Amino acid sequence: MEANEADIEGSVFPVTNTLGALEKEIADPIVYQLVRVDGDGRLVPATQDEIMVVEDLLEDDKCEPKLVPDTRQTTESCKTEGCLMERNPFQAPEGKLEYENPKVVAEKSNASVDKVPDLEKMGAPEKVTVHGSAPCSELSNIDLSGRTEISFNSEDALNEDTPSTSASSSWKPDFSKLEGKICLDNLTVKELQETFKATFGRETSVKDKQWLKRRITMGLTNSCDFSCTTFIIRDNLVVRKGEEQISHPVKVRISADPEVGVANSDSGGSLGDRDNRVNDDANFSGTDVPSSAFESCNVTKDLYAEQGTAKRVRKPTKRYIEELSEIEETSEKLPSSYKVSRYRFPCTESLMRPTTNVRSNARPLFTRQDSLGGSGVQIPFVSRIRRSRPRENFTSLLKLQPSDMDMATRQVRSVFDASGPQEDDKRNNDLIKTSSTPGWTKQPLIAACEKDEHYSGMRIVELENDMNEDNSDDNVELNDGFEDNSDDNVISVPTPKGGMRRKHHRPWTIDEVVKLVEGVARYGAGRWSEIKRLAFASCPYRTSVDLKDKWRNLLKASFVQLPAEKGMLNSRKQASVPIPAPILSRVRELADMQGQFQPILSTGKSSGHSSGRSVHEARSGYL
DNA sequence: CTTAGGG
DNA sequence: CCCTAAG
Repeated sequence: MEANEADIEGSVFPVTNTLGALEKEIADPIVYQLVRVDGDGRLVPATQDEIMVVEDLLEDDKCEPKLVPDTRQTTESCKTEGCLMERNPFQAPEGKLEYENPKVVAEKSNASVDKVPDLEKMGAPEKVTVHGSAPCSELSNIDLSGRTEISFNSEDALNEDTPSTSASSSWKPDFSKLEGKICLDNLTVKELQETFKATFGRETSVKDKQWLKRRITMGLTNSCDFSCTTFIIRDNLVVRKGEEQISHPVKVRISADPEVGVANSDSGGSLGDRDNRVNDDANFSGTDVPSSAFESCNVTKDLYAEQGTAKRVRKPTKRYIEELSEIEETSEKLPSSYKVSRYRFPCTESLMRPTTNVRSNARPLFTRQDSLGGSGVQIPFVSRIRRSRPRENFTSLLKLQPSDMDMATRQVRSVFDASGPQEDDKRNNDLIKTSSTPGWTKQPLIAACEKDEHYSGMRIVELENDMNEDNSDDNVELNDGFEDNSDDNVISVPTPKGGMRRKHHRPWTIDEVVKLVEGVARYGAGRWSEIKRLAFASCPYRTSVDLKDKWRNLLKASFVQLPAEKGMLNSRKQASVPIPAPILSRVRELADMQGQFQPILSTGKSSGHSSGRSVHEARSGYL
């Protein structure tokens, strides 16, 4: 391990003349210099050869390296792709050259070096050092070592570790200045507020220290940047993982203004502009500067381990996914949530899925990070569109019963208006196609309308039906045979999808029931499509499924009522029991025999002789 | 598409 | 009646 070629490790460290990177007014751009870290931690200017090597490597990584110093572009492109470059290319077998992402370094230097709270103001770092000194080096070191821990935990880990660690001690004079940790407890309210601002990118006027601390802590904990830097929060202290007690815990600051950072990352085109570049760097690091994909993975794991309370990662259910997506979908238009999603995305997402194109696409979110179980599970983004038939178009409902419908329409309408008058059309669509969040309110309404409708009108019919079972002639509605022919416009409605959709809950007339029973007796239960075709040819609105369902109900009813058939007869008028006893009896008989030998019946039914005697009896008795 | 079963 | 899963 120590024998290794670690001494050849090279790094490109950004050297900023000004720490004010955050304050965009930096006059001097960041300059990067390729250096080699000696085994003992000394920095040695890179040789021309090394530079070449690096360039090649960069080339390999699809990043245009240009001149060594101009690594910004490299960074840029990498960033946009959500992958940082440390990894393979720089882990050349011998003499690994590690390329330190300038952004990372820069950011951290800004963030951590200064006193946290005063960052904004005091941005002007006195520690303007040239080359490898103070601010930058500190951070870079830190970062380096931290990264080393994680990324190279394999065999290489130790190798890398040695140099970097030593390096930090040697050329980081300012390190001692670090307080070692951020102790939120010791900060004043104002400082906390500053920290809050720095952490969340917005001001807060909250004076409550506890609240502020909690918020900040949470913010830090949830920050991918944070996790990637291998720092953890322990008892309100920000400390480096694994060094909670020992070594120099580092003061960490999670940068600023995520939004800006994100925006910049999207506008990755402004490579030419230096100022932008600088800002970009700062911001970017702010939003997140995690290193490589695999690193963040490891970090995640580590965090779990650290937290102990790690909940098990649960795979979200389909339903869950759908609903979540749906919410995001609808809320995406809202600026705030929009920003939020975007904010999170570039952060972890881009790193987790380097392949995803995060550039300035209209909708870069294909997956989202979800804090499900606090684990940051990847949840695919799906559009929640009804997979099956769309719910009945409410315009169809309008056709149903003019009088009632007016009211219904108004109701529905009002809901729409309430939710937002702007996109009426769109909302209509939503209602039909998807159950969007706002739609939840609409759905019930419609249901109510429907119910109202048939309860007001049809219910009575059914009852009457019941009464007149035999002489249904006087009531047109009773005889569905011709009734529906005349009513078909009301009954079935065309759906956008193409099929004819029948109105909800068409009450079964006894006539239909009889036909059903007969059909079952003739063709056997289960052959619903047959029965439908033959016995219900005149009832287009009854589907085979309906028949089946109805049969099921009949069965249930028959078994319940048979024991007390007499009582049932009396209770015929009890609204809920429209089925005449005789029919139920027959149902039961059929069920009985079919339940017993349905298979036989189905085969022998056609010939009519193979069925059992009891079957024959039953049938003859009632038919 | 049809059937079967759960909701 | 609606929705889905199976065949």
